[in-house]
Amino acid sequence: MAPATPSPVSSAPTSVNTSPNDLDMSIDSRPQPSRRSRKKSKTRTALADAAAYLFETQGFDETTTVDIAERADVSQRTLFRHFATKESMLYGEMDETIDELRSALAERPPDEPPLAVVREAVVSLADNFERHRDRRLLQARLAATYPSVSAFSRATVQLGWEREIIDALSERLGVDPMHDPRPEIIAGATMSAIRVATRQWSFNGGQDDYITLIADALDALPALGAFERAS
Amino acid sequence: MAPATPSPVSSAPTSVNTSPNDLDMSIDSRPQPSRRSRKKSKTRTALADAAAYLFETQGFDETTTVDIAERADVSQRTLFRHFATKESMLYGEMDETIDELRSALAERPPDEPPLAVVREAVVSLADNFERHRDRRLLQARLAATYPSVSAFSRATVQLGWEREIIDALSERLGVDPMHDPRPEIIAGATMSAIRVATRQWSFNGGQDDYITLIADALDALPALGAFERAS
DNA sequence: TGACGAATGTCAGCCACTGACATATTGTTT
DNA sequence: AAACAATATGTCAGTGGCTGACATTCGTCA
Repeated sequence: MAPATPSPVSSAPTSVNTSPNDLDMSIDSRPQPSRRSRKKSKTRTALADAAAYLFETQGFDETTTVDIAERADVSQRTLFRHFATKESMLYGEMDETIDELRSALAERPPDEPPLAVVREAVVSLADNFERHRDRRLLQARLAATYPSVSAFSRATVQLGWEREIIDALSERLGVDPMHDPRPEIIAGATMSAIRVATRQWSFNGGQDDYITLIADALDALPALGAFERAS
Repeated sequence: MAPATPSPVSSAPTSVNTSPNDLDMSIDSRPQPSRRSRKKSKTRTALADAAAYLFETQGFDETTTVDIAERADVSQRTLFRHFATKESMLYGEMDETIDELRSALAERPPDEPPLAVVREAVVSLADNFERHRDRRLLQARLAATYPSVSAFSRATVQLGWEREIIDALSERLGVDPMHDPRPEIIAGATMSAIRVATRQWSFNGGQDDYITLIADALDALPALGAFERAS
């Protein structure tokens, strides 16, 4: 029952989202985020890696949280101190990605039209997607197989993305998203486009260029009104 | 512990989705769907009513499935023979509604443009919404409060609607929804519009005209490309 | 009426997830 | 360095949604 085969425990200090006063806290020049923080990230990474490996090899439903905890050599209780749900172990990069999405949206020129803002911001996440390529492929594969994973993706991940898009667009355009449906419609349409692109990409084993697929799907947005039957 | 206060067990023979050869099976003129089927629907209705009452009065998370079963005077095991999940008890009309959506989509003229097809089909569900008005208000209220309800709505109910829209549009337009993202984008945008409208409606206690809110939100779809900052 | 099948009850159990408390490890202060 | 505070982890017992297996009751139909 020891961590054996893959899972090199690469220990890239992934963001830890639990207690507030973590990480650096010193100023400038690689602040070396305290031994405690490093250990914590290490545990978190070990858990996420163990989960990914077991999901990959056994399937999602077939893997219990006790399995994962044992493979990461921690207690089940500790697992649930790092991850709120079993599903969230598969989406450990979500917070980081959403932060990047928020920044990307904020950096767009103030007069850019909404659809372009979203398109360019999403496309600018290319290196994020590249960084988490394997994880994203696994997520897509599992979401296609396990309803609980698909549900989590829709109800948590995609909801998170939508919130950022709605916030950015409604502020940028000075409208109240409670009464003007357009920001949320654009957000929903965007997530649909990304979903289709991701499905295609995953279905082809990740061979196509992911960002191109996404960009092409997003380019369908402005012309929806002209979508007609091919006569 | 007895079913006392409201819950009139109205026994409208709601569709029962379990075994195939149920309901009428005779032909024409009020076929009186067999005592067994009637009892089954009655149990199902009693369960849904008990659930709605308890969700309403105590909250969703605060109600256990044992509570619901006791109030409907059946065993917990029987509850789970009628409803796959606790959440689905709140959305008992879903299958019926999706059937109506499918019909409404199919009845649209073949040359109507996609956005109009969806808009008119959804608007034609007005009487369905009216029929299930109270339930819909409860759903909206609970979805705003309980993440598990919101998650179910997004991951199951809205997914079901989207599937119908995607199927209808892709067939109607002769495109492959795996490669042409437009049907899914329209479906996603549509569900976003309905979500916003429902939120507004629920927020105002159901005073506004629900269908008008939905129609207005859907009317924003064709002009998304022209959505600009008000200068 | 008797036989068959469907709906229900009972019971035991799995598993995701949580609260409470004890312990250990790390960071900080004097 | 010793004492203290903070925090990460372990242990344990429990809740609650949900399921399989088996027995029993009830409706249907010949």
